[in-house]
Amino acid sequence: MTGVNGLTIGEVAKQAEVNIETLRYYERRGILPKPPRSRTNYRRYPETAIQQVRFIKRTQRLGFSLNEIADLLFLRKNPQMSRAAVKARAEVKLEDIEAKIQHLTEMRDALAHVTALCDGKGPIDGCPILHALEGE
Amino acid sequence: MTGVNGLTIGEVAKQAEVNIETLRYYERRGILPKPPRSRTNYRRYPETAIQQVRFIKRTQRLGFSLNEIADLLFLRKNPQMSRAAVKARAEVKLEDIEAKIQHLTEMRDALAHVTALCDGKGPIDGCPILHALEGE
DNA sequence: CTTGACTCCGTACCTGGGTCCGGGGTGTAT
DNA sequence: ATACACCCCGGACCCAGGTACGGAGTCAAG
Repeated sequence: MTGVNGLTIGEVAKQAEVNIETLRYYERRGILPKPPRSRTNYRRYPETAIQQVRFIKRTQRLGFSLNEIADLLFLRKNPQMSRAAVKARAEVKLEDIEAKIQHLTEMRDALAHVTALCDGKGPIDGCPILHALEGE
Repeated sequence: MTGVNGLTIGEVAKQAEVNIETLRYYERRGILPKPPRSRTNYRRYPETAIQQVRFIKRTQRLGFSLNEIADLLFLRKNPQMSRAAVKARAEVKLEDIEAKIQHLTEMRDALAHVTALCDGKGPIDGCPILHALEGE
């Protein structure tokens, strides 16, 4: 069964390092295409499904919600759109990403600043990190 | 009632710019100390509560979960813990954030590259953005 | 042809971080 | 003393993103 007929859900789950339930969940959410079914109604995934799931997971780790990912995938999925529409979507996402980088960079700078105050020695009393977080 | 007797939950909520429910929620979660109660069972917060709530919110904005914040607060409460422990947690978070920035930057560059391929004109057929996304 | 692993589906449940509801008691200004 | 804002509590609800459950069908090996 494994092989030319396609991958079972369990095989995809294993390869993509997610739960089987997660794959079904993604399918319900419409972010993973419904795969063809075997005569006995088993899902038969193409090899590319693994990459698709990994893409989702990676993108999620970057701070995109499943809705935003759906939106990204919409670019690929919707052939009625003109190139201009595709490009517009891509540009919006680009701005999203840049905003996220901006936000994370601010967080990083604030945290780095605070961390640098502390030499890691001494008792917690008067810890400059906690002190900084407590103050304004 | 306002004044020397302590702040009401509503006053704290307003000053700290959170919902009253959030304060009760934090109390349930054990990340905000239970304040003393008036004879009629109203919470009577010390002035410091406002700073404590702001601490939570600020730390949350730096990417810490409420559990992680509870953890930091626990350290502070236990003087046998060292500054090193606090610093270690801050550094782990810092690395998390830096990794995210790194990945987002890669994604931004990839997406910028792909969007630059497209002049936004013409039919969907052969749209260079879609083409690039399909190749993963 | 039985056994054990795998799959199906629908529904229920979980964590995180809140937010709202409703039926009560309280505080105070008029 | 009455109106109105404020507070109490428990529990329900929300969204996101899954995870688990359980009864039934299927597959591959021995």
